[in-house]
Amino acid sequence: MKNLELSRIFEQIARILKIKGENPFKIRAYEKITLVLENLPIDIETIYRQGGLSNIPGVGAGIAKKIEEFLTTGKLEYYEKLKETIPSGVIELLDISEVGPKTAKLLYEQLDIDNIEKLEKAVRQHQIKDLPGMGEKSETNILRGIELYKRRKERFLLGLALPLAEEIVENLSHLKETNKISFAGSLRRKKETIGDIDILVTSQRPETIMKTFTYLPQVKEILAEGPTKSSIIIKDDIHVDVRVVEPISFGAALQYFTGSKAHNIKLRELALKRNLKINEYGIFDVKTDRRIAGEREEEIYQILNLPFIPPELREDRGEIEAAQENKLPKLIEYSQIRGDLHLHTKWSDGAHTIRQMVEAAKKRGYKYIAITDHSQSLKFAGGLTEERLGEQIELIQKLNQELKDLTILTGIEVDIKSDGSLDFSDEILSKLDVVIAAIHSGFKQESKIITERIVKAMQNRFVNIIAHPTGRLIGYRESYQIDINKMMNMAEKTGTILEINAYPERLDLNDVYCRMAKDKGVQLAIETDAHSADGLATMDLGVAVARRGWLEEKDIINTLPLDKLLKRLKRK
DNA sequence: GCCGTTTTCGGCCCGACTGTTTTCAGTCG
Repeated sequence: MKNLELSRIFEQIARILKIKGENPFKIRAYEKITLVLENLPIDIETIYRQGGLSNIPGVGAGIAKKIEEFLTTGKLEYYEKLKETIPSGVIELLDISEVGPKTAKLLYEQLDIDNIEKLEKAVRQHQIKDLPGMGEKSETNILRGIELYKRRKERFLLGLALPLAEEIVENLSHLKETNKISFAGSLRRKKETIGDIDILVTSQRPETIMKTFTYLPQVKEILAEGPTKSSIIIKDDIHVDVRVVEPISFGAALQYFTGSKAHNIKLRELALKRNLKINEYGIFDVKTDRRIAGEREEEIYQILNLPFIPPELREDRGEIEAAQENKLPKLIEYSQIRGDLHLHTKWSDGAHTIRQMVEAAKKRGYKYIAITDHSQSLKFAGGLTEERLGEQIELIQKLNQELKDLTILTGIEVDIKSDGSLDFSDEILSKLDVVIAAIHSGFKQESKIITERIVKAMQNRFVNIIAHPTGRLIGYRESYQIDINKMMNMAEKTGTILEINAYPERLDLNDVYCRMAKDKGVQLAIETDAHSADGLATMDLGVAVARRGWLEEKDIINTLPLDKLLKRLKRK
């Protein structure tokens, strides 16, 4: 799939045009197509072959031609020429906070600075403070920007940032000056990774909130402190922004700070067509400047004649258009999950016993779980031999006799070996309720081979589910070179279920692929892959991914009651 | 560069904070 590759090229074009001081709206057009391509649940080559490029929002004649050129020749002349005009190191300067396009251009033209090392040297030698618009403060700020850049890790996992945000919200919510409080931004949209934490507070006394915030024990550094908006750095170099508005503006501010930027722009354009103006304080009549609403978030959508759009959908992936036609999906709810079908225990590499996992599942109100330890060839993970698996099945049968409200299903996470064969015979697999097949080796095989492995596994009639289908680990490992289209088509054909692995580093399938699966008529299972009792709690991250992927209750098999689930699993 | 039940040309989201300014540009989200 060339979607991401093309997206990166357009992103670079936008950055170069910014430094060159091009028409900002032209730049916006390139930034828009960058996001659109990133979020497109269909292979761009497929769309091109079907002649549908012009149906993609943000693609006009100019960009369509460029996409075509890249897909047919593998190159883009416009981009190649553009790259020659600005050294790549100058573009990288934009990654330093405090340095924007104007500053980058100034530094390059006046002092011939074309990489970050040169910038640091120039600042330390006090060369930049005499440039127009620069001063002493600019020096310290740019140095801090470089420092942060060097220390910067990738974006933060949702599973890591969420508890930190909840802690700060908890701290501030105790103040008597705090009226309402919520986190917003990508965290509220439940994006898989978070750039920073945004918190919104309503209060009649913003100055008290600001003071308390900047004095929180978590604070490592204060980046900015204004009367209604402050910014700090906490551990792991995570940025936290707090914004205070009056109670009457809470809904508008929440909507505004939740974003995404692209969603908000589209919403505001929609408002302008009706002579309405939206900002973080409310929704106003353009002519009279009269305030129409803003206390509740729902009002913003209502006034535009739209149903409420859940935060997880606000990415400008067609949700506003769907809302206009009243065709928003009825998203799966966190409470609709009835069980977890991918769990490990002490029998292989898990930390807890089957009984302990049962207790954890009961606390979550589950009706069933499947025990799916590793299979024999995964020696380092204590994979079960045929004999051990037999013993486990017996134990589970015994346990089920004493259990009342919850049923344990027998299962295995069977390894798909390098040659595409499975780690157990059909005879053994046929005895189990749930067979999950997964790849744990040969990640670097070329696309054709690794795709063939998975396709072959799906054709085995005892395999119910494919675990972590793309194999990516966020921030650590790219996905395997698997042909997603082929995999999904085969899943559809064989009725194989694809997993949404809720492990914080995995979230695999991701939101975009979830939507692709739904469009192809493939069902999914949200599973934690928990290796301990605590691990069951990550289910919520998996549900968040599903919601971001527009999935509904009917798309997810572990929303089914037990009898229907067993019927669905049976393909034997 | 895109886009159109006010437009095929003339628009294109909106505001806070900072620092270097004498009223505003740059950056950020």
